[in-house]
Amino acid sequence: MKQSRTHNCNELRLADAGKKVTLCGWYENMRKVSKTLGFLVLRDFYGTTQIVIETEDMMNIIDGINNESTISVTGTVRERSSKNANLPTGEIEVVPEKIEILGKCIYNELPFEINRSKEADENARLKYRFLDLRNPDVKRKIVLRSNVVAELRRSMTEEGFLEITTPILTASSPEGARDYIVPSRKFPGKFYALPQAPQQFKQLLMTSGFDRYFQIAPCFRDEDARGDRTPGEFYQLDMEMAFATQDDVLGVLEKVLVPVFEKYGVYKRVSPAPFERIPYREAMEKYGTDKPDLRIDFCLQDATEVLGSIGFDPFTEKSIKVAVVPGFTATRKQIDQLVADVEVQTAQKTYWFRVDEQGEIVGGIAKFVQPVKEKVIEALGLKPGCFVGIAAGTQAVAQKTAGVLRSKLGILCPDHMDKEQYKMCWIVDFPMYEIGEESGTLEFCHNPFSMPDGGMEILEKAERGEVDPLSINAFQYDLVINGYESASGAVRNHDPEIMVKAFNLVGLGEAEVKSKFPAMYNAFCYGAPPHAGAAPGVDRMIMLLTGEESIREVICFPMNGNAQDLMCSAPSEVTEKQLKEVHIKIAE
RNA sequence: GGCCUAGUGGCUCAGUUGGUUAGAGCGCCGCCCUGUCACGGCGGAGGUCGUCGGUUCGAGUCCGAUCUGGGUCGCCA
Repeated sequence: MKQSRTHNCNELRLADAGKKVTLCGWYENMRKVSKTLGFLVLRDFYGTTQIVIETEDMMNIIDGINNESTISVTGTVRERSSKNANLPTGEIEVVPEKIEILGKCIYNELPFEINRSKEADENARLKYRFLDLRNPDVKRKIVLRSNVVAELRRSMTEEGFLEITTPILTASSPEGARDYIVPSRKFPGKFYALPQAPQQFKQLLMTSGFDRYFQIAPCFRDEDARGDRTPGEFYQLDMEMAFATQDDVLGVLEKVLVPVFEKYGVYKRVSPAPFERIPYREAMEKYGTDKPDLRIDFCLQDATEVLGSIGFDPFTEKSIKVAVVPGFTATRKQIDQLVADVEVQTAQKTYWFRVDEQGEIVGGIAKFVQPVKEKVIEALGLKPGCFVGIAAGTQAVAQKTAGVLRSKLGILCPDHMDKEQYKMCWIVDFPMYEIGEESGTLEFCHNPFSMPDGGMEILEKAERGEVDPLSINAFQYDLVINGYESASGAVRNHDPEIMVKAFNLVGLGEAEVKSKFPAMYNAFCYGAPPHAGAAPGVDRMIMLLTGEESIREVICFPMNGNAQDLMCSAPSEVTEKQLKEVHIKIAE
């Protein structure tokens, strides 16, 4: 490039008319009006500028260049005779004297049209992500992500948190998700693992006396993808505070996150702090999930008593949960689709009936409900026009199924779901223990290193049989935004004696604690501060801020659902030599 | 791994109960057009209908298998 640019493609205005300028960018397209008149759109990171082609010589130069090549244009800024009010640079154009090709695009057909890349096949987009990202709409999400991360860093720093990076090559952890493992060259048969989260390191930092820590931390988990979950790797705003309570952590996150959502979110209404706190058991009862979408204005009700004995076989001896939707307007076809969708997602059947405008029970299982009409209407508070969606099963199954039913009903009934907002809540008081589905014995429900509410005292009571271990809560909390789990955290168990006691209840002891988390256990024996923290998911946060439904849209170079990088062809084979160095033999 | 769903020119899609030469829009190429801005007009190239097998006089269409993508369940302390 002989001449550096004088302006970017979103800079020139009417006041610049007459200036001699040099612009660089991508040759987006050309609107050719005749042999000697054409309008070329030049695009760079900042915007577009129109270059007017008025001579046959210039036209010949442009005719020899494929779209999407990079060029440099030197010429004079001129007021347009026909302006375009929709463009920031729409009042001017550049009359070129010299056009230099900087980087040829050798293909005259692209895998997709740059400005319509979002319509293209996702695999093509992923393979040619560098082209996809030329689309300003696609690029904007990555720019927003960068701005949000900068804002998070700024405000965490302002709150007195230090950003500290922790190792990427670390030890495999026995708990949680499947690890990505990395073979060791120096120690045959041994492996590093990529961290599922910097959990242990940040707790070690607390014992070292770093009062407030944070990190935009990469986390690696070898689990399958979902629409809102990337395979392989993702980022968390990981934070931890010494001598802190649950309230301290929730307070900091509310203070940091609300302004980010207000400033960068596509929806401008944001739950004010403090966010509603919903105990886990209440969430399951009222919403049928531990990540409720509070934008939906109706809850679940228990109908075990009133519907359990109506002689409808699937209800007999079952727990029954219902979602009552007043002013229901969906069609019969939509109801059938809803029931089918819920069944696909939950593998459970759901049932329904309606109360028509005359107050009669109609549709679905109306025949069975009819005989106890008065009782049902009273117990559930039904009014004409109500729809009643029903799930039955064990308590947990009925709740979960009704929860899915509720969220799908919300989408179906715009009157009951004001989507254009961010509704936050904290789910608190998670149970410490549960009965494992496979083992049938007591197990940790979530992170075994959360502090039980009641500390040593309640664990001892449980040990003596004075308290049901299933009733013990952990100081654990999730931030839920519009039905998405957006952060997860806990007050940690920093006391080795309480830790061992907590393990005792599930039939494990000091040896297990020591062997599973040696560094942390050891460190805690040298005077640890009580500490608490959390980790909001960055990718999911950006997804919520942009209103995207696919998490891949907010990641610069995402993998596909099978954890493949189609652009760079990962995973890929390695050479025999590489394998030999790390003492690995591929099984036949 | 289970279930649901899709696969038709470079891209997005249509294609009826199985029936002539598989269509459209965008893109690409050529010609025309002196103020376009999703420029316009005319013409053209480009398809073994994911793959294999089957039913049939005849398959893009029906059946079986298989591959690939998407969704979902399992999984994600």
